[in-house]
Amino acid sequence: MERELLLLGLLRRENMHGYKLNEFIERDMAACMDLKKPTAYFLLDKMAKQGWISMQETREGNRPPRRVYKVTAKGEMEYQRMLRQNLATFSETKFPGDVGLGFADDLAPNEVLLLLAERRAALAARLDELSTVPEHRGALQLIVSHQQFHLETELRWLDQVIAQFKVKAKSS
Amino acid sequence: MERELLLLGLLRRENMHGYKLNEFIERDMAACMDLKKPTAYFLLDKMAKQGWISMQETREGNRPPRRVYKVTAKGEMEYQRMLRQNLATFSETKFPGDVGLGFADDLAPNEVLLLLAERRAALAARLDELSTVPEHRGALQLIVSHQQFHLETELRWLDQVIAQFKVKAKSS
DNA sequence: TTTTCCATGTAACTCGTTACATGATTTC
DNA sequence: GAAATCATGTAACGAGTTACATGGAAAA
Repeated sequence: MERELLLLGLLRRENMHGYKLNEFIERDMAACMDLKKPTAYFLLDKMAKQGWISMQETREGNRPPRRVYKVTAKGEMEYQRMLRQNLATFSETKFPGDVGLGFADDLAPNEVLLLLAERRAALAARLDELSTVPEHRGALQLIVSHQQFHLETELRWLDQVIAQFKVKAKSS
Repeated sequence: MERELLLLGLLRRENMHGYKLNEFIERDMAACMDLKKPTAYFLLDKMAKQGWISMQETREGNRPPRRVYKVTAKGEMEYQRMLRQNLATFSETKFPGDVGLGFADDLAPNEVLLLLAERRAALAARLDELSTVPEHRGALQLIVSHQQFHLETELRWLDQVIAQFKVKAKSS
């Protein structure tokens, strides 16, 4: 549902064809949203069938024709509905990496430390990568800064976990 | 993959039948892991076919027969492999709720505040609920405390966002 | 001239969920 | 006698991904 919301939200700002949308999402939203190309095309088709968006084919010279979408009145209503619902809802987060942590006692503390160092490096790299993302205007920037905030706290938490295992490693 | 890891990790501690496993996961892991019953049964079947676990049917009185699983030598190797991989890997987190936030400018600040208040209440309730979860022994407790830590920081972040919109609401 | 870019998709597949099915047994 | 618990699953569905397909135009 947040995928439709994203597409409508972007189309509302500027009528676009699928390729351009995909490009924008890949380039500027990669940090926070993963929406693959075929999924985007599929959703555009679906929303067009539902009458949320209308499509017009344009062609420039001999280039492949573009299907430019724009949000209809019905789509606008759906957008507002989904946006309000999304804002009012808290959706929980799962951490797949926690499962391993839960069983970390099954390995020697020293090996856990080595493995967690690897994890930490990946997390730090991700955080670093995020700082190179260009600024967005308005509220879109909130998404990036949330990611940043989250990764920073995750890093702090991981360091605290690592410290715990360091203690265990010493006493063994 | 973390689902298999979870099942193997639990079975390694104590041989169990599917029902008991599901019960444990529902009761004690609900906070952090959602693994539905049919999925668990399916994965147990799959892992048995792969030779990671062996099954023995037992029956007590006239009760429905139990299929008790235990981890094989091969399963133990897989477990160790997956555990190490999981510990060394950092997996990113997506926040579906951020999409709406990114488009929050499309609504009046006062309405955004109302909606975010709802979201905040749900988040606070979740955090409250989590504090009633019984303590786990050993590293398993890490999972719960991570959730707690994460929800607390999320709450702080959300409050900061709300504060931003309060400023906007005043100046309009 | 070969690669990359523009622009669209389809088909097959995986993973997981929901809803349903079964049947005995203890509890209310 | 009805409802919840024990114990196992199957079948159908949905959402999303990967890999593949197409074909012209611009850039290297």
